[in-house]
Amino acid sequence: MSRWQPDAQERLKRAAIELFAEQGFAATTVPEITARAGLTTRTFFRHFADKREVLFGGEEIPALAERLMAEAPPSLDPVTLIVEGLKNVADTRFEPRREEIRAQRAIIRSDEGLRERELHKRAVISDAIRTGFVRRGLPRAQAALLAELGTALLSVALDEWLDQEGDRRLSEIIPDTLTTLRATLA
Amino acid sequence: MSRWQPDAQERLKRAAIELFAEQGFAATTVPEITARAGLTTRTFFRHFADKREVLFGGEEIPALAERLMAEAPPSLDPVTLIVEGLKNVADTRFEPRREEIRAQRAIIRSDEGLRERELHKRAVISDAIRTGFVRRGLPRAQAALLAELGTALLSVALDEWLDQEGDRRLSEIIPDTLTTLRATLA
DNA sequence: GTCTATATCGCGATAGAC
DNA sequence: GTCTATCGCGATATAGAC
Repeated sequence: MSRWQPDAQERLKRAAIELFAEQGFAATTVPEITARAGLTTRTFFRHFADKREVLFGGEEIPALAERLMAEAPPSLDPVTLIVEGLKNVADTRFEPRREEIRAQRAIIRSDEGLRERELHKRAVISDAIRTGFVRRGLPRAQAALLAELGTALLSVALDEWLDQEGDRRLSEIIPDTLTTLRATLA
Repeated sequence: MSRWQPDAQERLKRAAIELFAEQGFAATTVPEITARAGLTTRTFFRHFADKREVLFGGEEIPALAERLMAEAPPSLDPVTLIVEGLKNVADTRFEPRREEIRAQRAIIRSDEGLRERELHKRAVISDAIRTGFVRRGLPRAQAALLAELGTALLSVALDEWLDQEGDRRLSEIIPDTLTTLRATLA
């Protein structure tokens, strides 16, 4: 090809993140983004459902959750499965990108619409976990509770990890958070 | 009074819910809603920040949570506080309106944007609970965990309540759900 | 209340890949 | 040829500014 540069999606993403950082999310228009990327507005909406989606990764984490849950031995107890799964995600997807994630969180926190989109992403992950537990034979309500537990643990531990003074690993903070929850409930 | 009918907000809400049920949320425009209610588009946006908000109650529940938490005796243990608070909300806000809530949930589930808005509402409640616990002197992470626990319990119990065959009260299902969680974690 | 920006998306055409 | 990504035009709704 040559009439179009190949990686339209990547260029749009880069241009968007640059502009969000420079001017803020709400102050940035889609035409501005596409102008910087050398594309048209229409093309933007073919790649992203809306302006927010450019900031959020695809379905990798729910897909990973689904795979891990399908592959784990059927006898593994649910809470261990969750904690080990979260530690896996922490080490592979979060730990190496701490500053990037921190920067993204700052943009997201600055805008209500972005916060909503983030909650949606979390709900999708929760749903993947819930479905995974239902497939493993757990009753509906218990599966839902475990899914809520998983995303809650990740969310609280993530805040702790990003806001800490020191530099504890996320995969250490997660089991500590579970310990705190257990102590609170006991 | 007489130049305008008094309860504009109520009429808008009714017209909107009717149209959402008839044609779907996305297919319904604000001009259609206001036409049915005999008002102008501008008036709609004076009463509701956006088209979605017409389906969601105001800030009563976060405000109630804040009040309950401020008034509870300082010695009351956090988990009891949450369960009693949820039972209170269940009996006063949910139990009397089961069919209405069920219908609203059907509309909300049919549209992604509405689901996002619902998650946001839940996050606002969670934040109110978290702040309440911080005010009661709990450490940050523990307060966040308890807030997540509270909204998760309510959410799972609510689904159970709406989908059940029988007619158990929501305020009975909530402590049962906590028992399930405790057993799962033990 | 009026005016306006801009997000969003449908349609038909086109260029290159296969 | 068919398929897919892209383009330009234009319509409409939402939402905020004045």
